[in-house]
Amino acid sequence: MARPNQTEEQAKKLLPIICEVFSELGYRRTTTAELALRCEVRENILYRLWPDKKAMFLAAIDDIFRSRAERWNEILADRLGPSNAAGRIIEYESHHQGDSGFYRIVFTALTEADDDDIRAALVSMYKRFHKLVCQQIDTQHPVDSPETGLPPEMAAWGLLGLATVSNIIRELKLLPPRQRERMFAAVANCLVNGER
Amino acid sequence: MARPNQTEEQAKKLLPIICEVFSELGYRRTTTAELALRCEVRENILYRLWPDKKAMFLAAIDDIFRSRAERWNEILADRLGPSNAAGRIIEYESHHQGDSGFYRIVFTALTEADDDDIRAALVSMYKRFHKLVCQQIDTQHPVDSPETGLPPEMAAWGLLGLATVSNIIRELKLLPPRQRERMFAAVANCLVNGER
DNA sequence: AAATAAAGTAAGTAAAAGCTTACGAAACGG
DNA sequence: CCGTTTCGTAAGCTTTTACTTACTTTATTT
Repeated sequence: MARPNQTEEQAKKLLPIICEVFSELGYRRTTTAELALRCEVRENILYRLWPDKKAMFLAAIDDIFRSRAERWNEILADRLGPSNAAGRIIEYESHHQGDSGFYRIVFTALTEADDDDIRAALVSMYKRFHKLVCQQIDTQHPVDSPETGLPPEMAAWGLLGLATVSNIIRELKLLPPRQRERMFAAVANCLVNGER
Repeated sequence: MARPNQTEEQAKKLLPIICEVFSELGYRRTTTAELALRCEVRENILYRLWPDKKAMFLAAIDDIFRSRAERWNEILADRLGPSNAAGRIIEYESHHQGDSGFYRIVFTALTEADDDDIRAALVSMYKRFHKLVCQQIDTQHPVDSPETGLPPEMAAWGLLGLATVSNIIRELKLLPPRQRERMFAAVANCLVNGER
């Protein structure tokens, strides 16, 4: 009989900003003060939306997977680029690596993996991601096809590793962008198709 | 004309412990109090060996590369296992992944990469590592051989990515050990030899 | 319009963490 | 054995940080 509760909507609105800050600074460096500042609210308001800082981080981990998976679906929906699903995602990823703060969140979360909740969030995220990649590889490798290259589950892990190192390369500027893109595409192709 | 200065020797003695703690807890979670505790000295003694916590971390980054490279040389010196260099390292890594806290240090350092010194340490470490892997691949792919598989520089990045994801798999127990080892060997082989 | 519950403001608190200081004990050279 | 320098102990200091509390304002329902 009073103001309607809008906490969930506000949480949803602030979550992208929370993600951004966590992926810029990592878990430990991110202070609740900084989060509040960037969200343009006071700290105690964040504490009305989540019980503690860890919960904010867990929400960010979950959201970052969701947004990435969403992006992939958009790409697959577009009828542009290579005709096979994996090829299209590979092309997209080779160019847009690091656009989302995905790997920065993952890296920072990994050093907190002795916390059960954070570990669980990471495990769930990786499993979902691996499955997603497997499915995309499968669409171009029918189950009963002649064995070319690696089994999809293995190729998928290889791709996740490749994406990781590719982000590191980008982060540290170990290679110029073009060269990194070419490397990504070539290695991904090798993993998925067994070709050069 | 008084007691000889043994700071360098003590630093060398404590460094492995410092590495251990940093790779367990990451940079931010590691407190100087914890470091002192594990080294069985008082905090201010650490501050006599290094100017600040960051310097301790930089020393750890450097040391962890050194010890890993040393390990590889030992393996290559042993005349056991596969006859080719890359194959032997691959076999070794597939079994001993994560023995050193290597990747945990790297992960935690990556979230501090906006600090110039830490970034420089990481860049130097990755470059050296990539070169090392390239050399090992080259020993089995003479320059003028027919083109089988990827160019060594690319395969090397792929291997570094594979090693990274393999550590994550181990860390999060995403696969049982045997399966992870098999995956590592198969993907590594695919990258280096272009075979299944 | 009055009541009620949410949204916002502005402090404050208690603990932790990085780093320092002050001082006594031990070892080496002369 | 004495003076100098290093080594070890113990306490403290200052800043930061996660989280809280007390209070005012705003919006919605009856």
